[in-house]
Amino acid sequence: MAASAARAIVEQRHEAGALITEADIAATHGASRTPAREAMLQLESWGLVRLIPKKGAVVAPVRTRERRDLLAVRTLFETDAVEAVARGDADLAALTTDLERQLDRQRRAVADADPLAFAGADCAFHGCIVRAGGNDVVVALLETLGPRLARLTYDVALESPGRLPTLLHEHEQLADTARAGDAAGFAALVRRHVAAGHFSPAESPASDPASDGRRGERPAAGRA
Amino acid sequence: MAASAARAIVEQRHEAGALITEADIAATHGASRTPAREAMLQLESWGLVRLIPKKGAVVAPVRTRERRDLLAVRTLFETDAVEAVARGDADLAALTTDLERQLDRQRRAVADADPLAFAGADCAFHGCIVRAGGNDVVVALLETLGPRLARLTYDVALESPGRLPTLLHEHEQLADTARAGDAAGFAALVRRHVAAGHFSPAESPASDPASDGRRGERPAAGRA
DNA sequence: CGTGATGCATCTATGGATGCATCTATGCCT
DNA sequence: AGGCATAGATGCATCCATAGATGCATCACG
Repeated sequence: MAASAARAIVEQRHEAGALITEADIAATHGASRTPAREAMLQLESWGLVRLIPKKGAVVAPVRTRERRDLLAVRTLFETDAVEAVARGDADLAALTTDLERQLDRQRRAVADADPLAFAGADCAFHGCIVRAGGNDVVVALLETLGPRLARLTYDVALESPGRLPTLLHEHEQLADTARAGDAAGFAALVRRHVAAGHFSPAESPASDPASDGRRGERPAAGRA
Repeated sequence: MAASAARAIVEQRHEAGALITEADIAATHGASRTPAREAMLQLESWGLVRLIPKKGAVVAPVRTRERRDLLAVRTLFETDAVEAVARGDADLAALTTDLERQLDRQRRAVADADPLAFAGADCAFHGCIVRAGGNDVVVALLETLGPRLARLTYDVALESPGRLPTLLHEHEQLADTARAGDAAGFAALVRRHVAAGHFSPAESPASDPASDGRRGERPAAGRA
């Protein structure tokens, strides 16, 4: 139920700032308010909505600051995982087959021009790499970020479907570097991948209406 | 309410494997089952209990595998934050005063031989460093791990109170290195700090009764 | 006389409490 | 030993109280 409500937000069936009520969720699922309430709490823990006491849940806008931070975290996790691969602390065979499966999903999604499928495969792809690091806590943390990351990827896939083949190509390179355990090369690639995919000059953060106007004290987190 | 129940687990007022029921929490707080239910969900999201359908919540044991993973994540976050400090992307003055405040708390806790206070200050100390990285998502993730990390630290403080002065000294060194933005030095120190504090040879993982018997395929995650 | 502010009524949505059904485990009886 | 009954606990639905917001009517003032 929470997952279904999350999908509704990820797929932008609610616009940012919209108010969602327990009754809404309960009604669309034909259930009562108690499970709906649980779902709302989940949505908030996933960072998809902000709960306002006695008022409801507003779907959180995607701020460029948050986008930067989210992707920096994923990059951090991935890079750490590839370092584990480099140390030989990973099941290379499993990683290889998993990556290939997700690349196949992406190829199909590109062929079908299905941005939602691509976004799902993208998340799973990066999840594979993180999973190779073998740290269950990291994997669990990434899963809690999953819906938010899916939202970002879905946004990109929706707004610039022409970029999907490029993303796919970058993913293929990432997969090769990850399998090779080339941590430094992977870090450089993934940083370029993120910058090109989510922070292209075409949509400069300064002109992004969803941008938060907070002090620009701190540039991007993540490796130098 | 959830926080109070979490404290009860962190402070080991429930032993691992014990069954907690909604009615228990409701009764100890003089509330009804609805908020108690919420608290149970929080406890599960914090990884302190495992929810068993139609049965109750059992307080999760601390497995050495989980301990390793948790501390690896904290180390990863801290090291990344110190790299941000090295890049100059941090408010050094705030970091300095925050660290000093937490070190003071620790000194008082050592003087008072108060392991609980020390554990709290320890978590806050490491939290300061992570916060300096300026990534709000990382800070939020660390907060969700807070109770679990507090449990680990509290365990150490309880079982080896004689180690507290050593931990304090290591924290002072860590603070200096972090302020200096010496990422490599910090990484080395924090790794030794974690190994000495949580994986001392005195309590070898192999002989730890709480150890999980899973395949030892993958050594520690975290930097090589 | 018109305009804006203020106070009240109402309405909505949450937050909490409780009743009922279901499911599990345990203990007793045969 | 095996099956049945019972007790306990969750899971869900419904009900009650309350807080915040909104809209309207009224009143004060220019």
